[in-house]
Amino acid sequence: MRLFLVDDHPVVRAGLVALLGGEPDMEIVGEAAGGAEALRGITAREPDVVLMDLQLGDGIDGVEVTRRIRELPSPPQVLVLTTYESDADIMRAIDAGATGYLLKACPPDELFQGIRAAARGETVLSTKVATRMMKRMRDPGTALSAREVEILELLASGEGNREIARRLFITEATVKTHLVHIYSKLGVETRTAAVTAAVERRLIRLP
Amino acid sequence: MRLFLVDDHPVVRAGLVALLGGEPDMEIVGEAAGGAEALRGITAREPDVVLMDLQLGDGIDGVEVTRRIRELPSPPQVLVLTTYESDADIMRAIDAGATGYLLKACPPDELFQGIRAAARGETVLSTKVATRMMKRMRDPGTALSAREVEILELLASGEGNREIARRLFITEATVKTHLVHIYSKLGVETRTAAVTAAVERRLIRLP
DNA sequence: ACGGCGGTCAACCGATCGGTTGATGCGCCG
DNA sequence: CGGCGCATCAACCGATCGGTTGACCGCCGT
Repeated sequence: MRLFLVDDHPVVRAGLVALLGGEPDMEIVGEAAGGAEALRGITAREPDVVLMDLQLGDGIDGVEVTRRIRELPSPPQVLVLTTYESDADIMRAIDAGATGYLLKACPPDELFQGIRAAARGETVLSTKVATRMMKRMRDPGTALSAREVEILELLASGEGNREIARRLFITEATVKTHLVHIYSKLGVETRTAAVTAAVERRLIRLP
Repeated sequence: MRLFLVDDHPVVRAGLVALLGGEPDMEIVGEAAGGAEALRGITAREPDVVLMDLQLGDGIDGVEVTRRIRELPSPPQVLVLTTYESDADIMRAIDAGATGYLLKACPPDELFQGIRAAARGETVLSTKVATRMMKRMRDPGTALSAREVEILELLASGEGNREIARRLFITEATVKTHLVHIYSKLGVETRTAAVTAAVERRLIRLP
């Protein structure tokens, strides 16, 4: 089984090399610290499974790299292995074509089995991740509308309600209505808390 | 040289074991995933250097663990090895008694040399971290005081002025005074904008 | 066709925030 | 020693925000 590692932390890459080197059925055929390097290496080495971190340091992030990998002819399986477990991260990764989503905090055995499952094309999720997905399914009320995300982005740049209204060509009253909905969906009570909650859930991105 | 690892990611611990195992002068005498486990292990094994992550998953964080380690009789050197590089993280770690601050994204050689330097009691900083500190020194006009950063962190969690005051055992009036200074230093006009500005400048980090 | 949902708007009120002025005490440094 | 920066507190005011209620319209799916 040919593996390719994408992670911007040399320590983590070395760790995976050491861990996976002990498994006789696995062979690491390449590594990359960034997105562009990963795409070059993967087209050249044609691995079976790519272990992908989402935070890559350089501009392009792991989700985008995953999407481009899956657009290659006869693409490898992409197994996300990262620290974070926000709804938005998971959904975006799956949407981009990831075969699975594991956390770095998971026990090594779960990692080994996950890689083998991913190589067979099976979807594999960390138990914590699976739990979160289930909760989300059961409560679809927490999904923000596109308009609400638009409001959140202006909120995050520190604009007042008046300015947000002006930029979106709506009235201040409408902005406040949206805000009430956003607070309710995010489970917060103030605009500032809404911004941090949205950033944590990767609903929006700070520039 | 006796080393002790504290990191909640099994993958990272395995990576460090593999990396450092190749260095003849280094020996890993113990590991821990959480704070309490770390304190027990360190008192038992008496390492020379502790490699400490700041995010430990369980309640107690790496800064607090570092502080308690340094309060032990004849304490080991604590070298922080983490993903983040915010001013607040760095300052709090140093203040807690850390000997140095390295990033997981640093090249392995820098890690090896850093550990040897830490064992000799020398202060060691990643180049990125050192650069940030220098910039901070050169432009003290925009440097926030420790108290102001403290306010910012509560601000970022969405607390109102009253709650911030209560938590810091000061009055609301004082909080507002700090906020005016913070706005001025960050060049913003609202609390929400202050949070995003602080996050962008890595003065604080969202949880 | 009807209901549900998302988006829009209005008017209102209390609570909070932003900003000002002015003041005190503390530690540090030239 | 005399400043200077930092932290602390007070009182005040207008502006803004948070929250409510109620309403209208258009789209979509059963």
